[in-house]
Amino acid sequence: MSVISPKKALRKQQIIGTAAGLFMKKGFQATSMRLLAAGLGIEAPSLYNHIAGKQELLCQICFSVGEVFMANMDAVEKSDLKSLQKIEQLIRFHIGQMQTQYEAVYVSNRDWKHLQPPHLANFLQLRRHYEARFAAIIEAGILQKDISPIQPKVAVLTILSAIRAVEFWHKQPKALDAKTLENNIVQILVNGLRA
Amino acid sequence: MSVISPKKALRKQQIIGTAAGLFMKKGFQATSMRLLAAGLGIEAPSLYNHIAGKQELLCQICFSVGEVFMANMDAVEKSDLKSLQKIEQLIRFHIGQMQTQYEAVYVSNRDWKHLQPPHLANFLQLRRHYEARFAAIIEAGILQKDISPIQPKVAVLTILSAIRAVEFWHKQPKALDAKTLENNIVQILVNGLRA
DNA sequence: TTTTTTAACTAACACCCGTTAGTTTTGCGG
DNA sequence: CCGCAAAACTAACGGGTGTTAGTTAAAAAA
Repeated sequence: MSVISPKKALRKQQIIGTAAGLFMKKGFQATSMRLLAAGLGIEAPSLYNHIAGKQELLCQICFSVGEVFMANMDAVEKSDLKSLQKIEQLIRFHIGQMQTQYEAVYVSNRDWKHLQPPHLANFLQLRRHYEARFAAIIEAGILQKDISPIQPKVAVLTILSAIRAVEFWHKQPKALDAKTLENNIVQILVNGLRA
Repeated sequence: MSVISPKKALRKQQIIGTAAGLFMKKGFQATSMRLLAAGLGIEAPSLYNHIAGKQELLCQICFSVGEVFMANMDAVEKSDLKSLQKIEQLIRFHIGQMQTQYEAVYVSNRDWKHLQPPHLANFLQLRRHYEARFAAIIEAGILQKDISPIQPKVAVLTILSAIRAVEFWHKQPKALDAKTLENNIVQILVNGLRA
């Protein structure tokens, strides 16, 4: 009997990945465990050998995404960039994640509302904390006259919402290349903040 | 026997309004006809004396919202404002609608994906048409050197996404007044476009 | 090879879904 | 006040939901 079982964990990640794809395409509520199982080539009850239930799938997706963004926030805060450059870096990271981890980020953005207590409260706290740190950077930029006067909270919400424009691009990726999309969004938001 | 029956139509609007509120709070899929009926103080089958089914509710919400925005686009296009002023007017109208018709606009923004054919295709066409007209205004602004060079399509999607920041505000309206919120969002987006 | 654990399977439960059929109550027009 | 249509009701259908119990096949450990 092995102490850990990397193979089991791998299968679990495979299930979570397939779930993320289906949640993204059909929504959390509209994705049944039977459909998920079919996507993996097994029967629905077999899923319960690997996961506790549907809620755990959503939990894993939402919190793993949240932690990635938190870790990036740590790195950006520690850097010695100017405020506006920090903002730019945060925006570019968001857009990059939307492009490389699209399914998980999309589901986390939309379906976190279906988290059950206490996970819902934990997730909201995580996000509020993230937004507060984001707003603090903007506030510092305003004090240093790099950013024009504005309610930091509103600026954060506007930026985070604007980034979801990548969702639309992801459905027709051939229209223009990823880097142009990123640069255009950054251009609007960073110029929009600049004093 | 009256030719029309305004009272019946009124009850129907009442049902649609209650549905919009529930769809907004819980999502289209997670809102059952029994829950909707309970919200109106009646039993679920009674709803079918007024509406054809759950789909019609979503249809009415999505298309009534769409038509309002289309009508505003007509008015803005006909005006003799400069491009950037037209953009500003469109943004302010969006934000205003998000504040006064919050439930319907929110549901239309998120739950249109659950429209069934052929309504889904019609809705997508309506929205693509709207976005194309929006992009044309931006393109004109670029040619007149009022707007800095950018992919018009990306600018439109960024703006429309950014406006959804109002959703977050709507959950804690006391934090700051509606007009400040509107002005701050406009400030970021319009300055972000300006040449 | 034998034993044990992992991960698949089938059957089923209790519940909720949108909707239809048929019936009773309500309320307005004549 | 009568009659009729509008709108409520109850009962029920067929189907889908997440999940559990119990069992068998496959794979790993001994």
